[in-house]
Amino acid sequence: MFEDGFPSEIESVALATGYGPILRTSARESFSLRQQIFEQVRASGRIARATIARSLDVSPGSVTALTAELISDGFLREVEGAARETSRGRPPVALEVVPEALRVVGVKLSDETHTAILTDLAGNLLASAALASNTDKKTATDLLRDAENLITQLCTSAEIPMDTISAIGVGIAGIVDFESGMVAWSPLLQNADVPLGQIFADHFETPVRIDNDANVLALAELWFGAGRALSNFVVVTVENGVGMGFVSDNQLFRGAHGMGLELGHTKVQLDGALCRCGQRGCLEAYLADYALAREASTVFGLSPEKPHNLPDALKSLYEKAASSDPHIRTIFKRAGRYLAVALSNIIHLLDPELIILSGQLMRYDFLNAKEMQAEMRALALYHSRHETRVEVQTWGALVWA
Amino acid sequence: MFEDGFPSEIESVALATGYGPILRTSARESFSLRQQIFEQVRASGRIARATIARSLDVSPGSVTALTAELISDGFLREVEGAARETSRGRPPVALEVVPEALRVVGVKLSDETHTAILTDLAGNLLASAALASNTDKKTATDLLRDAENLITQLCTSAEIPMDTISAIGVGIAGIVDFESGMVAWSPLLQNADVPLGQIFADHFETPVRIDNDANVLALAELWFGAGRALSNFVVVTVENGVGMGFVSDNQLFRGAHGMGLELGHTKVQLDGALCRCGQRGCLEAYLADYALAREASTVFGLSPEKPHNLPDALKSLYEKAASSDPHIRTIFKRAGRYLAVALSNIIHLLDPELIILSGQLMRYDFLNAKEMQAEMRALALYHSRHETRVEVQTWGALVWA
DNA sequence: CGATTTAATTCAGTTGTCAAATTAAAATTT
DNA sequence: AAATTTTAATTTGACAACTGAATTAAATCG
Repeated sequence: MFEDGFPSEIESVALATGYGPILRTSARESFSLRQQIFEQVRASGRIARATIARSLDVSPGSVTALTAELISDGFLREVEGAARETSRGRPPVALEVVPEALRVVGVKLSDETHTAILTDLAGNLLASAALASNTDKKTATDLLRDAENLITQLCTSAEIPMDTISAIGVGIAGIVDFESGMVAWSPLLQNADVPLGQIFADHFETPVRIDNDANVLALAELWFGAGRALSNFVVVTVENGVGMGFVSDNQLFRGAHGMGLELGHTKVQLDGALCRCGQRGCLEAYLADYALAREASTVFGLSPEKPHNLPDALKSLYEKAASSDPHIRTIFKRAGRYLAVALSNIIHLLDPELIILSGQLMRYDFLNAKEMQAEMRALALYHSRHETRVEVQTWGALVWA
Repeated sequence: MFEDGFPSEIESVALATGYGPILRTSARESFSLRQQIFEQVRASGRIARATIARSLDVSPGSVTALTAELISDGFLREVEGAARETSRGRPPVALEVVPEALRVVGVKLSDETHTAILTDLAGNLLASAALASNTDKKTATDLLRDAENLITQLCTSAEIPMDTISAIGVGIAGIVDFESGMVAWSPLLQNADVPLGQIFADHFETPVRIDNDANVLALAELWFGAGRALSNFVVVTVENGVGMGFVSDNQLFRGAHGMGLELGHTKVQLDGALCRCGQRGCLEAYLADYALAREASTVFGLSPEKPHNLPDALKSLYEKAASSDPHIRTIFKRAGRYLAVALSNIIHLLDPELIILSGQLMRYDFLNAKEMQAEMRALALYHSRHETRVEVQTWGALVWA
């Protein structure tokens, strides 16, 4: 590999020489001013050239030159009827991104329904589609077929040709290696280690990104939701499993191994309840759908041998809880307490500005969000003034980009 | 503030406009090529100009020009007797940093002894000093006086004038806001919210950085220790308290609020043992010196009213454990199990490449590192091939830079 | 010995950005 | 109504950083 006299010490693992961190990847790419300007406009919606120059601390001349390029390339445009308050001097001309320049499809593959949306750069929903799914385990080709159905549906309803789509994002439950597009494990798939990203990329002509569903949700929050103004927050989802996404410094945190973070399998109780992963005391074993249903079956005296009507079991569970059944209440109460422990651990280990609890409204109603939050606060060590906020976000299944 | 027609949407909180993350700080600074080259040499120890050019993907001309600058400024130098293997062509001339160009002092303020070291850029230890301390709470001026004593001691023993020191780093137990230099709380200080960084900076002429001791340890690992080849690892210290530092992407992770991460107060047991922070179930309440001593006093039948000879109590505790006292063994066994829980939670929430357990050898002996690690592994969900390694680092109190 | 190979330097040319001057468009003053 | 002031946007020459090709340097190989 290295015939030269000085074998590059960066690649070699000989650590005898040098001092300080060894830079393996030249990670920090300096963004070109052109890109910075575009990002500024995108973030602000409408912004004048002079304001861009001030906030990026560059000369107005550069801004003029580069915005001219961006405009002629079709990424930006001037806003015509820009109302402005009384002020002297030449009125600024606001710039905005051309939303039609890029169209993106988001697909969420879930165990009950697959959903897909088509948006432009502004996050305007151009079309949406859903497809019923069954709880059976599927093959990669099944999922590919479903995704293609959804996408053609989107294109016909938005009346655009399929080749104007510039990117496809896929969210799937399970353990996904974002970089390679490998799905190490998913509740939807029959097999482990499916190169779903590769399979999708081979089939569609546009670039495909595949990611854990909680990560996708976190990115959605960063781009369109509560996380926009924050550079540092956590999204927690409780559904069939417990997932989380963590955005730090405006970027999704992926850890060293590129897989998602596993809040669901953090331990909240030594030698605790049995989790489907085989270990004991996982948060998921107290909080996920199957865990609640398991508890419920004990109270109802049902045989736990019928997991195939899990949605029904949950439904009746919620109904009983609503009618203040004391036995059922204790199930939710315990689940809420353990959630509080897990959230306080997130606060201590990740120190986010905000924790977003996302999922179906009902669940958080019964987890008694206020009580749970009070408990979490009691469990978190607060450093003087800084406090981590917690918000509950509830929305339909359609908000995935 | 903004009299112009377009109030800068970046500062305002009006989120009605724009899409995507709002860039508050123009965080990513592009490093100058000059700095990148210096970093490359520093990381590699010895490296030829041509190799730098290839690995940074710049033209050799630029490297020549910039290294010439760096050499004339005294930061780099050519290596003379560079042995090289048989190979054709003009032999490369290796470059290395001039270690004497920068001298740095590291001070660790602890409750038993204050220690300080003087190193050059290569991490060579030029001098070290220690100063006995007592467990009484101190004032900021006490600490300043101690630090100054240590530093003058260093300078006289290394025979250098004090003004050739280019930076001072201070590590202190407690909750420290790195940016402002504010010590929100520390076991060493009488008062809360002491602007220790400011006090030190006002007194010394060189820039002073003050940080949590676990963070300092993590940085030391990044610069001189096992973390050099890694960009992503966690350092855990167990001493009088439980601390941690997390390096992600070659940078110390500080969370949203700039304070350190609080592993010691992550909850490992709902309604568990009482911690000195007033809450229950904190890891610290099972693992820290005072917690072990508390348990020991129960077994020994001592009154827990004598916390002033804590080191003695611990010493006898270790002795008993060494003689296989079954009662004492259970104390350590339980502590080890909870440590395993906490470490598995770190793995699930931070996903580091490596966890470094740092502290006194004795403690980990008794925590039975192997058993504990096996338990941690059993508690962690491993994604196929990727596994988080754990190393035990033990060294004296002097390894703080 | 010349041919070849690799490292390091030189230097003209390109690129990206800035600072100042200039033009433009409005409000305010005279 | 004209002149002045104020702010925005553009133009322009200058400059610094970096590149790429050519050149020089120092070694080995046949």
